[in-house]
Amino acid sequence: MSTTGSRRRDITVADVAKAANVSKAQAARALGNYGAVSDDVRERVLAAAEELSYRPNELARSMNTGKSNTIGVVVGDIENPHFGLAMRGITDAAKRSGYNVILINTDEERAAEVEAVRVLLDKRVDGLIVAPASSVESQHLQHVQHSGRPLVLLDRAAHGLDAETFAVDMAAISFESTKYLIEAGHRRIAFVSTVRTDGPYVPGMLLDSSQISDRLDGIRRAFEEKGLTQPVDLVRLNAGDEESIRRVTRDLLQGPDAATAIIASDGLIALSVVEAIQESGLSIPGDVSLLMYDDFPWTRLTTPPLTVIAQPVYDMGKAAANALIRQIEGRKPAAGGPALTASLIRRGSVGSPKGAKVYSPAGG
Amino acid sequence: MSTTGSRRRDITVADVAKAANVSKAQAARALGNYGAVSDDVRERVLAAAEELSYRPNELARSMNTGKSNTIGVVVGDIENPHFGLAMRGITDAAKRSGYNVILINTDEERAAEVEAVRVLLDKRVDGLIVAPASSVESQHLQHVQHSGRPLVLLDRAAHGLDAETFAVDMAAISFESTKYLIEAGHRRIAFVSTVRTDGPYVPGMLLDSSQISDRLDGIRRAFEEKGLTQPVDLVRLNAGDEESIRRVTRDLLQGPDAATAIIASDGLIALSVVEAIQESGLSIPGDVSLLMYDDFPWTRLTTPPLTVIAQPVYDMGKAAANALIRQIEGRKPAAGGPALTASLIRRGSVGSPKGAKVYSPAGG
DNA sequence: GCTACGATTGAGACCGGACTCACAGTGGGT
DNA sequence: ACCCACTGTGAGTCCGGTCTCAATCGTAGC
Repeated sequence: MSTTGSRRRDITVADVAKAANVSKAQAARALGNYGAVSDDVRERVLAAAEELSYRPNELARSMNTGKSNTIGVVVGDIENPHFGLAMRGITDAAKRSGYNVILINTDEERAAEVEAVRVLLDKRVDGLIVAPASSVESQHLQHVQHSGRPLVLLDRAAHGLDAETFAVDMAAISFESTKYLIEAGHRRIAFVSTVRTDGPYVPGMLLDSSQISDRLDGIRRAFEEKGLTQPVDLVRLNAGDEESIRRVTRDLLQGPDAATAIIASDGLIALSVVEAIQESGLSIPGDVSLLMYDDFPWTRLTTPPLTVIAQPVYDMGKAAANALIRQIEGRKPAAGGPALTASLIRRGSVGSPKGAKVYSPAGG
Repeated sequence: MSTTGSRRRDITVADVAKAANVSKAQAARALGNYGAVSDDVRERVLAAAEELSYRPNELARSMNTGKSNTIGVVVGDIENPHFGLAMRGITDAAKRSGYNVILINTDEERAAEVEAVRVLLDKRVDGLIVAPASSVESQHLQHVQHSGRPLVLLDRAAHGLDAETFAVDMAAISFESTKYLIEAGHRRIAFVSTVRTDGPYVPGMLLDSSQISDRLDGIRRAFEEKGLTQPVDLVRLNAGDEESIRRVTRDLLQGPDAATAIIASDGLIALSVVEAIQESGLSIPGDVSLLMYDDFPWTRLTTPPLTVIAQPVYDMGKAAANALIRQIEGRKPAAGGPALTASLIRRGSVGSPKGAKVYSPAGG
């Protein structure tokens, strides 16, 4: 069973070399499987390594190969199933290519993201996958590119940054699903998101999240196509915590101009919106229709099952990791991987507003 | 503004030293903030570092300090919200203490876990947090301890391994909640889990997951305390994918001896169980009662809301990371952190079986 | 029998920091 | 004026691998 017990110092090539009675260089060659080594030496070295249970120090190896076989991933919050799934896609792809993954959460705070990127760069990761908290301020990401290390964006784009981006096409699906709501008779369509802004929503305002911008854009275009105008008073951003989402929801449902449909920007929001609706004694879709982003399994279980926008999140993560690794290894970018398109899954949470007429081209 | 454009080679202390006109040693001291350095030198060095936008190579630093400030986390599947939440606890705690986290999924396969541990050890992580796929075979974990690196277990225990373990006390809550079901009149209580076994369940059989063992143990003791015997024919393991869970569920609900209550071992299982119940045209809790592990937010949204066993998963992750870091830094283990106890949250999915009498001590 | 070329081999440089050690300069104590 | 403690400083080693380079060896070719 060889030596037992905890040892303080790790076994190194030098130790193995000594045990096998060869030079350090030869031992390294035999262990690293490079250069010319005679069968005799190779056997002795491998035997000695086995005996001493030698394990290479990847840190040292990385030091002079300049490759750490590690990629850094920066996301808002791994607890969010959306990122959990993307992360799974990333780690699966990374593992297949022999890479490890260091994960850092930012809570969608730019300062944390800047710091995260700095730390990962200092750790000499081979590349970075970032879901940028802000699509607007991206000096720190430009800095990554300056440093010469590959960078790939996940889930959101960043303006003025020439980086491969893997995000689901939001404008198209938002356009399509808003049309769906309008055709069901809805005019008062609300949109609730956690994205932070300085003031209330104004059309065309610059948002931190390209995703949300695209979604709002899609909504607006859908209204326009129908010859209508989007009710911008129903766009509610800054819905941070559960309580504020419930408050916003109650507010949206009040008065003569109440919303008849609500689009929840993600699963967490939908959760609180549904609860607020139930507490108000209203029913879905009888009194209000609901549409949410992300097709989580549990959306099939609610009463009614929720109509959702399914996003290929796992594939997105996987594609991002593969693209990054391709860049790292200097191979040419793959000819357009899978298009990341979302799809509307019609279940039971969208109906026609009370006393609504069917779609009328000039309606209002 | 300094130099622009991508550079191939990173700036090193030597470069900074040259630019500041001091020796490498002095530059290193000024940058590393150790040893004696005159104000004059410090200023020149820091200015030069700034100018060249010098960043330390953490790899090199790790090499001769022997510390990587990185911990390795090995879990079954980060896509599972249970681990997602635990992971968040871990990363939060790690970040606070200045550690980074490398994540590896195993899909609950031992071979993958062995490999994961090996890789992390090679990467010289400062410590490991592992949710062992098997509580029985743990040579690879003993090997970690042999290597002298701290190891902490998450979510499950491992027999014959002297490692700090952070897992929720399952035996107690399982006992308590089974009593709750029995007192509601249930006798035919089923338990569905994905844990893999070679054959059908036999009381006392060795399971890979200490968690599941503990839960079954709690169930058995609850029955015994009531002077009853647990219906072991209703314990269904190996419920891997959605389809097999539905099949098992349909089977459990058939015949004169059908189950009147089902305990789902996790959220994924509950999902398919509920769907199978609904498809069978049965209602919860009218026809069958349901109890599931983990209090995910969406369990409040189903009809009826689900009665669940809430586990402090975030705290578990956080405590595990903190304990690991404490070990890494050689500090004495904290005097018993938060007790990780689960609690039964009674919502609407548990009722009395049809035509059931209330609890009768000798009943059957 | 002699040369040439490929296979082997060992010494040592190197990656980029941290740290040891010897030595110079300074000021206090006496 | 003399010794000593202490701050500053630079040369150089070390961590644990990879890799270059020159030397050695064996033998195939002539």
